[in-house]
Amino acid sequence: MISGFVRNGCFEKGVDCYYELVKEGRVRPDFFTYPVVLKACGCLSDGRKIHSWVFKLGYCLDLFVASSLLHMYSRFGFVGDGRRVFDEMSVRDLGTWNAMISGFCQNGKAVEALDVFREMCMEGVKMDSMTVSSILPVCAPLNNLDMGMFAHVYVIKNGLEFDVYVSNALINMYAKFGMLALARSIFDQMMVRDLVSWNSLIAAYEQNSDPIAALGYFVEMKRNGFQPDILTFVSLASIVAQSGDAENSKSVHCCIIKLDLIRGDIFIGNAVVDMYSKLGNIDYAHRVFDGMDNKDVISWNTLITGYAQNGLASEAMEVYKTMRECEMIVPSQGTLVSILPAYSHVGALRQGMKVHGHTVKIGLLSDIYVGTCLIDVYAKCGRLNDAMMLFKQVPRKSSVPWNAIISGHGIHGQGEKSLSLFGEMEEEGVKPDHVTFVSLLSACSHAGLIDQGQQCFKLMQEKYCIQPGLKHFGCIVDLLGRAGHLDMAYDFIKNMPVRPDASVWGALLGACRIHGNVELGALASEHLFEVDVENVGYYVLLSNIYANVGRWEGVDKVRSLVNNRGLKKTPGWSSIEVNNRFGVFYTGNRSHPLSEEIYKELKVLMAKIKNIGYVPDYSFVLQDVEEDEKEQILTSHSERLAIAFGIISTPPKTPIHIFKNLRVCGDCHNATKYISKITEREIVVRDSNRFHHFSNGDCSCGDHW
DNA sequence: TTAGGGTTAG
Repeated sequence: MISGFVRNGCFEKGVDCYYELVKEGRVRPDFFTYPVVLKACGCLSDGRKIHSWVFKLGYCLDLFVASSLLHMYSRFGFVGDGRRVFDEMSVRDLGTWNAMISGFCQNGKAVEALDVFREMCMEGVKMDSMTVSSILPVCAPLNNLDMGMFAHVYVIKNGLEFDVYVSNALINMYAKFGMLALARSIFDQMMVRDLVSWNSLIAAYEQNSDPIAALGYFVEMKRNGFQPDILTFVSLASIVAQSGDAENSKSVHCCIIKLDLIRGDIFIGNAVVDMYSKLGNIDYAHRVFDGMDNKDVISWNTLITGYAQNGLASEAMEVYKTMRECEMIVPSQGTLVSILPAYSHVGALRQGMKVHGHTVKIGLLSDIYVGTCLIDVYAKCGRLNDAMMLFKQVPRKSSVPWNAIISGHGIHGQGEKSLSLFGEMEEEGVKPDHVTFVSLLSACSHAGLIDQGQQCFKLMQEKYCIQPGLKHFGCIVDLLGRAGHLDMAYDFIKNMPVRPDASVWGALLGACRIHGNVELGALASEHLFEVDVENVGYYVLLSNIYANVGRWEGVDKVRSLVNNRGLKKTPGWSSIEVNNRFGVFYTGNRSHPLSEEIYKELKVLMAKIKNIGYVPDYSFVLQDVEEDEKEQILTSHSERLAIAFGIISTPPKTPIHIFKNLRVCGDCHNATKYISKITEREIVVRDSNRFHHFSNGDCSCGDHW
């Protein structure tokens, strides 16, 4: 009767029936009863109760009963208890071994799964197709390609390649090791393919950054009569995002909605949120997120990352705050990795330190990604010593934390230290990657280390066989340009093997601004506006170049270009942390509760610094307005609002740390020098380009506008 | 009369 219930899916009735049987004492359950009841029980405590009865009755030795117990424990995630049952068994068949292996695999215990597999081989038990398809998925997480290839050879020798599960598992395994040709050849040799085979092949190319090939296989799959399922769409969403194909993102989303896939499934919802945010359409991403019936921690992480990667750090922090208010959601490693870069971005040191404390508490400091994000927070918040201390604590066998600490010293102008860290990295046998060299080259250019920078560029190609990308080229242009070798920088661009992008021309334009080269600046901007017509920051740079040499007709020309092209300046904002609270100020904004006091303080400050020699430089105002209004505009630049707020909110002589999303304007740079003098405060401003340490009327960056 | 074991994801 019990098995009748279970066979018909009425598990609860099966268990009830069993309890009644025992209670009434009418029939004594035997070893035929227990496998069925164990299959039916819906919770761990029922399972444990049954285990103790079985134990008392001595049925644990029965192969069927013991296997069912083992399965029950794995099903509830208590695979360790399953292992204990397994160890006590006197007789095991192949199915028992397979159940133990897959029990560990499905509970994320790859090492234990492999241990059981090895024991099985030692005992001379021959594996079958089920063993192979269980063991293959753990090879990649364990980074054990040898094991995967051993299984593959076994498959060929024993004719198991005709099993569709085995071939699918092989495709997935090789794809995870980036061995696409092998994955593809296994797919090609399959006699019978199912939807999983197609999904696996598509995902293989998608995960190895070949969205075009992946899309081709999707089309072929449809041609072969297969209908896409949830997993196909998860890959498709990523394919569209990788190709930057905003048009098709909506079609993919529409299909998902039409097939009614999005409501019940968190996975596909998360994939769509990720797709829109990677395409820069964060509003859509948020809307999809809001419309999801169920959300898990990954849904939140995806949205936070989306905001952070689209440069909207404050919004990312807002989402994180809301997430922390949800009792159901426990932050994961991924949450920390998504929120910490937002803190780095705006210089939210206290918030970062809070997360640091939390990281120590939950034992995640040994995670290289979390550790590296924290190093980055400390470095970008001006705490290089703390960053260094942390660097010594995190595992550093991979290039990731090294890149962060090298770049950290670079943005503070400590290029020599970056170079010596790179030397240590080489000594410790850690292989640098392309990011290491971007960090190194930019460190060299900020510190004016021209020869060393050029040597690094050579080393990267000759010793490490890394082909330079646009970022590396941009660094070299910056390196040469900043040092005044403008013609060399221009020649370098002309000889580049790839088409220069905006960052390369932008580096040249920036160098022309520093060295006052109007002709080359105009030329660079012509190229620049061809590849990026919308970035107003570059127009401002060009205007500065003209203004500096008094070529007002040039300033007017740039101003009308901006107006004719209907360009709007990216709103400038600055942030500051005072008394553990984080404040953001937008240029010209008067909505802050202390706005009146801030503007009053600024008026006093401006008067004082004018007395000691400050003269406003209106060339930084692109708007076509009267002089007194220009002064008004300069005075309400976001960095000044933040500085004034810092001055009125902290005791005298307290250092002030500001973050600005754009470059600090030349007039603010000059004014801040004077402010640091009269207030006797150290003022640190990190802008989108570098750190500026102001103290006693001077700035460490040495730039002159 | 009883059971257990496999492949794809954000």
